[in-house]
Amino acid sequence: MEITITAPHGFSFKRTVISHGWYDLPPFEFDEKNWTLSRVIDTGEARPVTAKVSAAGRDLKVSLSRKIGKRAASKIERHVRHMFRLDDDMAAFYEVMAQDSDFEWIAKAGAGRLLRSPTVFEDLVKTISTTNCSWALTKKMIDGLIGSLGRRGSDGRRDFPTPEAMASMTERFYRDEIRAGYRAPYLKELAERVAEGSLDVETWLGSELPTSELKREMKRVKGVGDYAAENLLKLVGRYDVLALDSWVRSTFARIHNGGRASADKKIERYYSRFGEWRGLALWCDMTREWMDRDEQFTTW
DNA sequence: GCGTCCAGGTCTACC
DNA sequence: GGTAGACCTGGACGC
Repeated sequence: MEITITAPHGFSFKRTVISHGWYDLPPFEFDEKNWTLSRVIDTGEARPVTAKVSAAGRDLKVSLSRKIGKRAASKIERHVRHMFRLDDDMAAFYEVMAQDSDFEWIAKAGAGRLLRSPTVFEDLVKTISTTNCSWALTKKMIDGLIGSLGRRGSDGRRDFPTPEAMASMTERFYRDEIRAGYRAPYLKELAERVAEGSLDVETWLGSELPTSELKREMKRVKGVGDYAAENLLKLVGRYDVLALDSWVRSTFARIHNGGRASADKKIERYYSRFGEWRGLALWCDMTREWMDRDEQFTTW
């Protein structure tokens, strides 16, 4: 079964897929050869379904692992639109970028849509799992969570675990099985708070709080510090934060400072001209070469 | 194979 | 508000 989803003008499937590391973390599965991104999606039915997303001209083609009903199909479309940020209005961002010769490539390339998970909860758990460790360890933790707790779909692949499933496990499980180390109590506590309803992280998506207050709220979650909160802010559509980590600092040093380490203040000054878009401008700047290496520097 | 060092953000205690 | 040290893992390195 297939669904076609209309993408906005200027949307780049490839740029969005590899906009950051999420495509490399399950339940996302990236097929580099055929340029497809698939993942298990919970439609609220007995079994989750696997959706394989690819570009079809300017639109998106979603191939499903089994036949589903109208309601489930509409849920899949909603999730795909959310993950690929198809409803984000990029016009204002592109207009600002077009004023600067070093950044005008962004609109032409259709960059700036950051891939995200179907839920803020999944993005939050993944973000905590990226902090203070190598990417290999992050993958190991997420692999472990999904392999142990993810609901199996019709084709045997697993979805990201629900807060309830994560809350039901012990701290020892996170420490010994997931290898989450000192993050173990944080993951357990987060899952419990979300499962019992005392913390609703999905509301961060439409929050009307100023960014600084929303960031403060995010940092009340154990394991979420400045970097994690700012990374998450970008995923919920706030770009007036930079989310500086070691990779961004070293990349900035290489690209803009002759290889010498830069003070955070200098990085902040460099992107301050982009105002509310500075975080997204920074990220596009840092990742520009991810696709320059290939031939795919066109919008489609 | 073993021990040591280091990188990677966040938390807590302290000033 | 700022800072130091602990937290924990895995990889790199030397022996």
